[in-house]
Amino acid sequence: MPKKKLSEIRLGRLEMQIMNVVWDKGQATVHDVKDVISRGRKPAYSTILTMMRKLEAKGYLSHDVDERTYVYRATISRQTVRQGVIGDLLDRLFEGSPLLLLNSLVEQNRISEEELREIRKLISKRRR
Amino acid sequence: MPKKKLSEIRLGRLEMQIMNVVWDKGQATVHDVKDVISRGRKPAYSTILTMMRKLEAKGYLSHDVDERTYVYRATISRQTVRQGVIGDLLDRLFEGSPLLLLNSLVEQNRISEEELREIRKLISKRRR
DNA sequence: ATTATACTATTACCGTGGTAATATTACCAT
DNA sequence: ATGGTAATATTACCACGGTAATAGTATAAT
Repeated sequence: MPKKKLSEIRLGRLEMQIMNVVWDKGQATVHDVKDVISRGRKPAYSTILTMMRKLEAKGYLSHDVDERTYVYRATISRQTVRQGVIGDLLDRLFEGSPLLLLNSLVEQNRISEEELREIRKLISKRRR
Repeated sequence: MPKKKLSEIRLGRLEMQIMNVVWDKGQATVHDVKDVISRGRKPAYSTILTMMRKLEAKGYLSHDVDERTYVYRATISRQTVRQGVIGDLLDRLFEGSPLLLLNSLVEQNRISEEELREIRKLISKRRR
């Protein structure tokens, strides 16, 4: 089930929402997820249950049983998913060039000068 | 059909490949697309035809007829699609924060100092 | 006229994300 | 023991990206 090529990690909207809850809380039951996700469109309990089972089948979640309630944990990190999804995006739409992506970000005025400065620091730190 | 909310623009792998060819060439026939895409996995002619028809049905392509051959043109720009997809990605996985996305890009060592400097210039230019 | 050709149109299928009703199971209270 | 409660399991759809074989159609070649 695991051993994905990173750029093959692809999750739908609801799948992402679910993973985000599990990542944020460290672990979560179906009800936990349902409560958080209910801000917005509210999928039925059984919908979330189904999706979490599918996520487990895909190897992104696992569960322990606590008093006959399933407590799910992520088996893949947010970082890993982010990397995979960025890689995929780069391949598909930006000729594999992070610079082009960055450029688009800037063109949309989504990144300010100050933010860029922060990132500069981050890079300098990282290079050492 | 058009009037999408930008962040609702979602295209699959093959759809993206097709759009990329049309964007690159300005206009393209099914054969044009097939020839270019054949670098890699090679979908059948009829597969590409079907997808292009679907893209047209969705309002992303239109066609003129030249000697009974369909010549397709994009009705949506690469920029627009990029913006939509970035917005979607930001929403789904980066708490809507471009900085977090940028940060991930850096953590993957995908962006060098030089590249960052180029972007800095771009921003300065843009701010005026 | 007849056939080859080169296109588009039709049709059908699969996988998967998403949706949810309903069935099952097991504990708990009375 | 019996019925309510609260969880998971089963089952069944739909939409859509992707895949492609095959049918239809119109021009070109002989």
